Amino acid sequence: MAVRFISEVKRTHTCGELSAKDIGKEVVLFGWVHNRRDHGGAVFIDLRDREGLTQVVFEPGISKETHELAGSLRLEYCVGIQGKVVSRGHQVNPKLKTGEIEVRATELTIFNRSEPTPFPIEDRIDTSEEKRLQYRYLDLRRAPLQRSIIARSRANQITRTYLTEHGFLELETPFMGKYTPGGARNFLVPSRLNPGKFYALAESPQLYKQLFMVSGFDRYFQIVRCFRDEDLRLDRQPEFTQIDLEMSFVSQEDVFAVIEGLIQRLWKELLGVDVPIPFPRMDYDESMARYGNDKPDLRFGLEHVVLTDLIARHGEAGGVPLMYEAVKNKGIVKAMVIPADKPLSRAETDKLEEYVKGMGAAGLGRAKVNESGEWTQSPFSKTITPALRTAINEAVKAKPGDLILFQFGREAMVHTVMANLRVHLAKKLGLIPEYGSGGVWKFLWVVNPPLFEYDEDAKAWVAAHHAFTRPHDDSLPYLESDPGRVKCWRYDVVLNGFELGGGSIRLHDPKVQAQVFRALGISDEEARNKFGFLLDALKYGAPPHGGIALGMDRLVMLLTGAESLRDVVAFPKTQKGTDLMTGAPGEVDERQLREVYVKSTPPAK
RNA sequence: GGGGAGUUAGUUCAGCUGGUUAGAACGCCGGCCUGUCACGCCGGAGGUCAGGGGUUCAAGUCCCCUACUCCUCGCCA
Repeated sequence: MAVRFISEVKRTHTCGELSAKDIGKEVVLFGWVHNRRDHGGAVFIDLRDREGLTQVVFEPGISKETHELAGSLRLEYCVGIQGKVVSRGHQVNPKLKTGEIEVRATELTIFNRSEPTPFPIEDRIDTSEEKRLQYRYLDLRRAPLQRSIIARSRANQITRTYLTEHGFLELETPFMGKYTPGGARNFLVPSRLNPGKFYALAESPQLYKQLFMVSGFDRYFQIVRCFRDEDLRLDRQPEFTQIDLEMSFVSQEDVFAVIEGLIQRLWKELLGVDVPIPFPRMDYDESMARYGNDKPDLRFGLEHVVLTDLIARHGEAGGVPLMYEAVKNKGIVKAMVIPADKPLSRAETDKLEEYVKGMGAAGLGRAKVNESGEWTQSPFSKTITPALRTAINEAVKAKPGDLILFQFGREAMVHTVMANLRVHLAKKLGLIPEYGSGGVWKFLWVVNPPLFEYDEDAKAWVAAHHAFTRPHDDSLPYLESDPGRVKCWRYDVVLNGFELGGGSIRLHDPKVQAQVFRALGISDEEARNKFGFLLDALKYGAPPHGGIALGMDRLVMLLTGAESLRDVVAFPKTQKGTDLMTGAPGEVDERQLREVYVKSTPPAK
């Protein structure tokens, strides 16, 4: 007379909660067979659910029938058991939370058998990502992924609670909107009802949330999916989630305070870590100079030193023609010091050179500093003047035994190469772990960036963020005369070298807006065409407003120490944007295409 | 679009300067086992060496192309 699990006998506990104080209780557990140890006589299984593991023992003396059935159990069978919690006596398993007890089973039912899984369901990942993504539902059974996904759920919960407490309304915006130029490439959705026309999937709710401010909702937030058809990276997915918010009647500092409070709460509740606030602030220009990008990892030094002016001052006479040439061509020169106590072998430096060449560098200049400050192992040592050498040594604060690395040429290239080199070296030298925080959380606001960037290809100024960012008042005179000098109320929040989020105070003055468009070379007509509805909206008493969006996926990735963004997304895409489990994107038949008035012309092989 | 790494049993890997029948561990199947917790012992099955082409007396190994996965520059907040 087997018990009827589920319909009559309900689960009493999870596999992670039984302990010595439950000894003697009659319990029912449901879960998966995580491991089995069959001694012929006694059969042990570790039963797993999302909360943990509990050892279950089947003995012929307790129930011959149940024990026999237990002998047929295999890994990942889904089962229910009933039995009594007993002490393990002195045979405690200290590795398990439930290791003081075990359940002596009287009843067992096999809900479903399992074929041998294509890879083992265990904590350690040593299966190719390809296999893991193909059988994502099995990969998600693994404890580290379960922890990430559960942490993500809690982060969502905490965010909603916090923002609601702070007067924010959770409002929804359309995914399918009108294509607007600029920014990321959009995914397009053909319209069956409007032949030849397309929706664009929202790359962010940017414009809608500003319209909410115009409507007077005052404080908006949304945990929202965004879509961008760009190349992927370790920390980028084509669809990703943002904690998006917008506030009326605020300064930059007001936005910072809300975000700092949210992050503080998330870190406290999820990790028990006290994050000090306010976060430090750093000027964009300073970040570029010292770290080569606008998302510096402040957990370690290896800062850059800009030598451009120094090289220019010494000119041709300095004896380093390559560097001088770079400066003459409007390039820059940067250096970085590898301290003497972290020596690199010749082979290792050669490898670094290969590494930087992969990013577009022509090479990697180096100089080893000896006791008297002279340079060895350096292509510059023969020709450089002692004066310039001394000046550089001083500028980079080089000590005997240090290795100076140089990079010079086009500004963007030098920054990129040096920024990546800095992080690469930090990992190599053991200053930071390969991934994860190492328990160190360095938050930072990067502020006061330029409003415009010069697009070399288009030979024109383009908006660095978007065209609705408010310039600093004292920059207004340069809007037309010297656009590169215009700073703006834009900000990024950075954690350990990752951009967690960014936003801006928006432009709500139509006059200044018109000036910005002019600087961008956008005609009134063009502006009207592209952003007409927003420009119109700003005419009807739009409040001053600003906002920010945090990358939820990245936030959880950093919070949980995950190696990749893919580990905190339940069903992620590969680097080519495919889903190895479902096979998306897939082909559709001719009839479906005709229905939406689309003709497909893939490139010939 | 560019650069780099990789692809060998179900899984993780080994396979040297090209040379007989491609190995190991785990998993799987069969048998034994009442205190294991990486259980143990005995036996067994399991391979399109990613795909295609080439060089060679002979290719997992050398060359070329393609596909896929990952990292990265460009791109993208």
